[in-house]
Amino acid sequence: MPKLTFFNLPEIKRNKLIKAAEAEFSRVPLSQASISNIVKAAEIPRGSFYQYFENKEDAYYFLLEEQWNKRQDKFIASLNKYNGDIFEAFKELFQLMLEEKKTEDGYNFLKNALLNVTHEIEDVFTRIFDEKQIDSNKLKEITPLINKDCLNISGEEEFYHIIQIITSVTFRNLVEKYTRNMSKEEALENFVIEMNLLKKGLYK
Amino acid sequence: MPKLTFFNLPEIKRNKLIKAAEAEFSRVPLSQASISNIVKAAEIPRGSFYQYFENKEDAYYFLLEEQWNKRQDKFIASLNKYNGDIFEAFKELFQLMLEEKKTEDGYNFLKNALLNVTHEIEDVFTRIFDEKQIDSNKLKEITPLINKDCLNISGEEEFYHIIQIITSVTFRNLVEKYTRNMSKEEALENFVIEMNLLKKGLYK
DNA sequence: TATAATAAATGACACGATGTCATGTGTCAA
DNA sequence: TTGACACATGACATCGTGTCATTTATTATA
Repeated sequence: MPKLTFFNLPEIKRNKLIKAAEAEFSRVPLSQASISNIVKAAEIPRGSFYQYFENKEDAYYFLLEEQWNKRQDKFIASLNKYNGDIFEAFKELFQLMLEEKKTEDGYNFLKNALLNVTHEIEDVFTRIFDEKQIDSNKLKEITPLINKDCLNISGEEEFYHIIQIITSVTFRNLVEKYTRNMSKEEALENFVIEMNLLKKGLYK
Repeated sequence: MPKLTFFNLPEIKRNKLIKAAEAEFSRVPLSQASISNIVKAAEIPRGSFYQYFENKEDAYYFLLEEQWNKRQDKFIASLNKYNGDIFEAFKELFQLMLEEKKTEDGYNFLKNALLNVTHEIEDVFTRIFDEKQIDSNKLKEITPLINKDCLNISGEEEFYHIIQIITSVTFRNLVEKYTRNMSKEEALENFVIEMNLLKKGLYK
């Protein structure tokens, strides 16, 4: 997490810094991003950056979570909309991610994140479902929304694994969209095929 | 790919270099590995490294593929053993990965790879199933081995997606084994639960 | 064998990035 | 007015990368 001084910053200065960092992390993936570029664009001295953040990663994960939180909220809305049908909610989330315009700010940021998902980054994305996370108030918010009646499970244990499976597959579809440079339609088509396979089962 | 000069190297020197690189990539993940450490351990001048490899990544992916090829062969053997039952073959592959001893050379190398899977690294792991890959002679070897009769699919298209799904889930289970520091037994248990869910379908 | 041509080895160097730290500046309470 | 404290600043030590001019070895050719 950013240090206190960061949050105490006058809003204009803080926003300029955030914009600068976003630009850098949109330009290249985390490992190649340079603090030098960020401070240059933000027009702050190098030492100040370390006054606000521990290091590059600290800034990165802060921004990633910020970006992701918006989508989490939309996901919860979708769950409500579809009466707890988790497949429909995931489909809408997937579509939401496809809608991102190449010109929009977040597009390349997200792309760089997805093309370089490590377990750390995936954790940020899937934290919402993680019981062990401190931030599990969101989980408590979500769990009761999900309609388990239509799920082919025997216990709570299996429910957890279903979520795991769906997120893995959704993720892979997103990554593939970017690596294979797929159109929205193509990506969605593949996603739907795989979700249907998941629903009906792979085995005869 | 490493340059020709690398393969022309006397075996002793080449092995020393390989060992040094493996050690470094076992110590830390790719992004933190340093060529300086490698050349120091291998006792070659810095310039020589660039005589043999394009850069750090070149060396890394060469080693990763080398490590992985052995397992691919075992996977094919498993497919034969279980008369093309892809689930059984994946299970045996998964178990094989769990067996790796912490003391063995490859353990930390593999761990660092798995904890930092990007799409690039995942490509190396899943290349065996990739039609578009030049190296698809392996795919041609595998495809006819798989028994499609027990798979709940209508066409070739769906078959591709089944493979995608199974690999995603297998991967996630492996990564989780390392991040959560699970025992062999625990990891396998989770994996089997998820595979059974995949087989029977998630939806009622 | 002598010589030219080609391949490989070498390490100093230019460049750029990171994180730290001593010093400077501003603010606020006593 | 003064001292304490938080924050700002940029020079610097350190380390890592990739290049290149030079040297050394190897191979081909006459």
